[in-house]
Amino acid sequence: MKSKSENYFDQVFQVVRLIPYGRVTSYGAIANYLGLKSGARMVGYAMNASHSQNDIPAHRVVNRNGMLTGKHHFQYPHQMQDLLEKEGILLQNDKIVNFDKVFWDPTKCLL
DNA sequence: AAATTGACACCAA
DNA sequence: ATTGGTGCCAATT
Repeated sequence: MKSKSENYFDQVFQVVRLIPYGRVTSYGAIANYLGLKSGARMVGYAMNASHSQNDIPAHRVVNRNGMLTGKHHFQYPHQMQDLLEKEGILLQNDKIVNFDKVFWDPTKCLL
């Protein structure tokens, strides 16, 4: 049995897993969607735990700035950028160029 | 057990 | 506009 905190991580994993192909979202958006108003950091923490999960496209999750802050945490630092580019997301200086176009909001999914 | 850090976000100067 | 400092909660050392 793991800690109950896992429940909270699970919430984040679910949302991240829902991110469609070629789309990205921000930690704050997920936190806001889950009501983790102060959990932007916790979302990133959950991503770190994403190692426990299998299908967590963490590369589709960036900070509110659209910058690939956590690329260093992947299997290989370039993996995040590589994957995003493969999905049609344009990157420049470790930042998403068409962030506004590829940005996907979880709340939008409910609409 | 206490102190520090951390894949962010927001406010103030 | 840019830089710096604070808040959040949990994990790690």
